[in-house]
Amino acid sequence: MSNRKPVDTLEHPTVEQATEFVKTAISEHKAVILVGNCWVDYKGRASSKLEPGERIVMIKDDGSVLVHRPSGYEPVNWQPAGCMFQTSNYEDVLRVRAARSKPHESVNISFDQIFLISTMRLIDRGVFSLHASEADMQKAILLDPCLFEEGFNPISYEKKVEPGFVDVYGVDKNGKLVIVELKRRVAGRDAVLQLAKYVDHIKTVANRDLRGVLVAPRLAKGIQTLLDSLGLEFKSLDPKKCADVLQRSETTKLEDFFDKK
Amino acid sequence: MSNRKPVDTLEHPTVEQATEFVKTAISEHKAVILVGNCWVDYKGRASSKLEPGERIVMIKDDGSVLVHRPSGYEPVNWQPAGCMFQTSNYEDVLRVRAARSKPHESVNISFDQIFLISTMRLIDRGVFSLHASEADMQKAILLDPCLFEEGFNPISYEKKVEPGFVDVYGVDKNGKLVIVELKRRVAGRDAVLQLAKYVDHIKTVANRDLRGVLVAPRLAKGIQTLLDSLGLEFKSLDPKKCADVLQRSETTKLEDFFDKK
DNA sequence: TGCTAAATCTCGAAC
DNA sequence: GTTCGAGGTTTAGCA
Repeated sequence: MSNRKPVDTLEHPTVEQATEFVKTAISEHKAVILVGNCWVDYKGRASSKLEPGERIVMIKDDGSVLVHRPSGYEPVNWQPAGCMFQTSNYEDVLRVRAARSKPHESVNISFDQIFLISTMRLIDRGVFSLHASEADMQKAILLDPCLFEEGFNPISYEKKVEPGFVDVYGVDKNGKLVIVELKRRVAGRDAVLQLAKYVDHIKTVANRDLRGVLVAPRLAKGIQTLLDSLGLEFKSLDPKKCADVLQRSETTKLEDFFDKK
Repeated sequence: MSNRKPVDTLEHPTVEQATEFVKTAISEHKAVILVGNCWVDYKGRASSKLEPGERIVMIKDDGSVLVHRPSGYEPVNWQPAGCMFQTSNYEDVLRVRAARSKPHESVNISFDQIFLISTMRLIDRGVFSLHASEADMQKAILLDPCLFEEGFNPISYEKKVEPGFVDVYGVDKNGKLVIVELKRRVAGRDAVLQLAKYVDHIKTVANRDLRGVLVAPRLAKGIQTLLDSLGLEFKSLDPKKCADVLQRSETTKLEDFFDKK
């Protein structure tokens, strides 16, 4: 655990204190949380007015702004990333103006009372994967080879070959060697060329015929011809399906566990 | 300004302290802000995994949950209002599980380090109006009576009559008296009856024929027949149109100002 | 850069 | 309750 202190907080600051806090944080691209009594005006694609009340305002390090009421999933007012900010203290009211062009619009937030202000520099390099990561897709195919093809029999995965690592390889129902390249998202030219490299390499090393199959949710436009010309195949696989298989396998394992008890 | 302290904050609490804070807050339907290092799993309509990183988590008093990364307008994980919560401290990890049925889904948030926790009970009765308030619609009609009807001539607004206040009244192009009732949203039975009251009252007092017109974005289903039976009219008026007129009038005024200089 | 389609869309109103 | 449509929708993929 690190000793750095990523968060600076003031409880019940004066408007003056808060203004300085916000100004500094925005200039340093830090995130800000403000809790207090405020009112909001918006003009742009539409226009709106929010009468005074106690809310939570977040300003993120990319210049996006969110005004949250105490209830509701959605922010009542907001501004997407890339805003220009003007922060001022006029007659004991903290005013933050977040504006952007394209489209031309701005949000004005005015605080006359601040319960909490916190500024922070957060470090977040964590990968977010929806449905399933590429690793999960691999796991799912190993767990249930039918996801790939009926009669498929996986031999190995992450196998080191000269140009890199082959995601999955095995033999099909006819005993033919299969090289599988996985992609979590739409497979483009790069994915095809990567697979081609592996197939070419293994063909020369193993000196036998084999299939190269690209597996992804779908193929990018115009890539099918490239694939055809290289003698490679494509098979569609939905990451959601993989996630389902993994979940089912966890459940099954759990059931096994309870059965054994 | 009140003396109540709506916000309780701990900086760099232990996981144990934070767990108690969260449990109490949720049971009391208070809002919570958590800042720290966390990872998140979601399963439901889809499934997702978020690897560890420093984020801001908001739990609102209606049981909605938002996980925000330091960048980006949208939450990376969330749960709409009405969740059931399970909060626990297991091996020095604060775990918050927010689940709902219909659809059946849950978000698991795990913190191993907490920079800031804040619980709060916020009071927010402020009205939010998109485009224009009822007062704005009134102002817009007075400014540009054509919004209501060609040849309309407003005489007064917020005029006190026995049952209450008439939003706008004036004379039409034929010299006939017009009573206008404004609604910012879909006009229902109540709006019609309110208008009817005013019309009836003024008919008896003024002893002359007049028109009663309901003005709103649109009429609720099945209300037209009621309106007809009472001899009243409906005119559609979009709050957005009113907002445009008001904005244009401000611009015009500004131009006048600069012209005069 | 602008357009089109999907989203754990959310949210509200009508049936 | 379910379905349908709008939203300051946003966001990602393609031309």
